[in-house]
Amino acid sequence: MQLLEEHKFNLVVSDVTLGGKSGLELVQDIKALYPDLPVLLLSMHDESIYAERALRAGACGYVMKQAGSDKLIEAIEKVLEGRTAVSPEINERMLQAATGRRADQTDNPVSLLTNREFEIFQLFGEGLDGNAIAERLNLSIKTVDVHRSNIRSKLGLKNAAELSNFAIRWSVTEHKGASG
Amino acid sequence: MQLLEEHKFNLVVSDVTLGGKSGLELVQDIKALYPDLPVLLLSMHDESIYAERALRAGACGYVMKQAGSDKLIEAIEKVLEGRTAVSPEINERMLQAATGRRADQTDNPVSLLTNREFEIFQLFGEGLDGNAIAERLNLSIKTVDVHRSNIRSKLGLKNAAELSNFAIRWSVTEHKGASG
DNA sequence: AGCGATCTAAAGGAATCCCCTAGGCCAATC
DNA sequence: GATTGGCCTAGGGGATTCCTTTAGATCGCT
Repeated sequence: MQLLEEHKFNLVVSDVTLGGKSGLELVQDIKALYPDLPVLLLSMHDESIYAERALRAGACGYVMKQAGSDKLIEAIEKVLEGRTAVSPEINERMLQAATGRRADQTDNPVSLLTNREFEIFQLFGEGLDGNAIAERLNLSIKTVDVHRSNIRSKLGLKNAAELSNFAIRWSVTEHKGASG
Repeated sequence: MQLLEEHKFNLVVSDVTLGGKSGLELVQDIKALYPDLPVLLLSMHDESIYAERALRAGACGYVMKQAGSDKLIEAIEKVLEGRTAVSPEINERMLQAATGRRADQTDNPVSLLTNREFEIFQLFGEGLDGNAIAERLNLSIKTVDVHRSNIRSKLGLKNAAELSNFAIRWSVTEHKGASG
């Protein structure tokens, strides 16, 4: 955000998970100050949940890291033209959601989480406990308690250990490639 | 063990992680009653920690599941001849360990765990909490408390959340293949 | 017999979790 | 403009889990 103040950019390309900040927040912050600045997000994640959240938060595109540099360049060109750059799969999902068929609600309960809940869910996936999450987000432990409770409820998990387990596995299995 | 009482086998081929029992225990039990019966273990795990423990517990061989059926047959033949069937890598490690160069102690702190600790470590890797582990192993919660404390100490982890996190990631990343 | 390593378990205090309640904010609706 | 509903925030207090310390039992080794 500091760089954005000092310089004038045509485009922002950012990782969705750069230390601490959730990527979604970054998009929202940028959009609040620079509504016309296109933001393109990179991610390790194959799941469209990220993409959908990113687009709803105001991002103009979403590219998976293992997609290859030609795809990235293609996406940059698209975004600079004012278009939106997403994979055909995500495109289809967004269209279905927009036309009321809401394909996003049904197949993965994680998509039921609010943005804040999702953020906390991800931190559980990093192996943090309630206390550490509260510190990281500058929240009261009590607030994290409530979020955790709601997350558990939405995901049908019966205690914190199960939530932690699920979140870690989710974060691990959604990371694909990275070896080649 | 019941089948072993009723019949006379030339060879036992078993998965290392068949529900509940730790595989290592099975080997030890078999060896206690039938010292001459060869035991060959199958596993999803690529890590030699399993293999080393299995061999020290008395197994005659260790084959990874994704190795292919020809490898398995080869291993069975070897074991029936009274030889030991392991991959070249594991063979090398065992030799180094035997010659006092102890390659097993240095590169992975998990190998510092005792068998019981390792078993409990694995259950943490399944996402269970102390309570659930105590039930599963018919132990007092207090016993699991102590084991967990020792595991944490050996692995340099500062609380149960970190241990759980580490154990789950370990169990996930040591499972390779299984998708093709 | 003595020693060390391992497994078992209890006591008790510390930390965490969990459910209930509740106020503030914002957007949509009546 | 008042109301409803969703979301984020947080406190109280009981329930649960964790962690450290201490200690008895067993087994192998010298």
